[in-house]
Amino acid sequence: MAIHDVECCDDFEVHSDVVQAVRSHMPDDDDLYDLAELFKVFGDSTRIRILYVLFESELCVCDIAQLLNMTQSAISHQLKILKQSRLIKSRREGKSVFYSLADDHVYRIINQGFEHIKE
Amino acid sequence: MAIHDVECCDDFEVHSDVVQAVRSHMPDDDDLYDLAELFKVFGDSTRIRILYVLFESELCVCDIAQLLNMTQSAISHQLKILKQSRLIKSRREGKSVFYSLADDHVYRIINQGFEHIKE
DNA sequence: TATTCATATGAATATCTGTTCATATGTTCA
DNA sequence: TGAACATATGAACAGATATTCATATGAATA
Repeated sequence: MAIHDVECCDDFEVHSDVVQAVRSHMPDDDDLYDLAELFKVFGDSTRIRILYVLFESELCVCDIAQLLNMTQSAISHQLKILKQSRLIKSRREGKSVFYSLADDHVYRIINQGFEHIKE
Repeated sequence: MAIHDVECCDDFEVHSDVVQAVRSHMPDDDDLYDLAELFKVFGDSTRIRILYVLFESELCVCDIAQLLNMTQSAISHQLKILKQSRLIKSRREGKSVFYSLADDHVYRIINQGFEHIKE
């Protein structure tokens, strides 16, 4: 049976070769959920900007707040989300807490995204 | 002046070397906004799952709806968003409309994401 | 042309999310 | 210890968003 030599959208479709193939190659629902959650973290311009300023150097909360012209509280809330997603890590130095990128996955993911929007 | 040999969080901080360096390396706000918008599209498990089923083969709307066990309307709404972001393309064949991935950026972006969650 | 099938779409709704505000926690230093 | 500074956090509110429902559009066929 050729790839699309099937009636589309009747109930038999569920048993076609293509649909069966798709089913067998799908990752676990949990993984797909986690993946969406990860991209959701990148899907906010405040968090993207935070990640970008951390590309250059580790920074403390108030530095980031000043750079992005936002309140300390707003930044702190977003840093928490970024940290929970293991995209950034923190280090306390006296009263300040310095944040930095957790690893270079952040780099790669953002760069791939950039390539897409630059078409 | 050493990297962190500056008083953190007073107003002079804005003029420090590091902060100046960060400022000069930031992309345009428009690009950062677009980037966040792109990741926002990936940040929904329905859309992620749609992209995944399209990895295997082009599919029509009702096929996708059946595979994901969702209504045709819900899928159609999400396909519109994916298409507006140029992540998928469509082709009409009679009554059906077949959707497929626009290019391999989708692949790469999702794979980078997967690497992160699989640590 | 009328009917049926496949898809698209607008409005409504419920849920989610980011920021603000007030305040708590934690650290340094006098 | 107490004051000042840096950060974290909970509650509340406003804005965004995914799904549902009803219906419109578009295409094939009898």
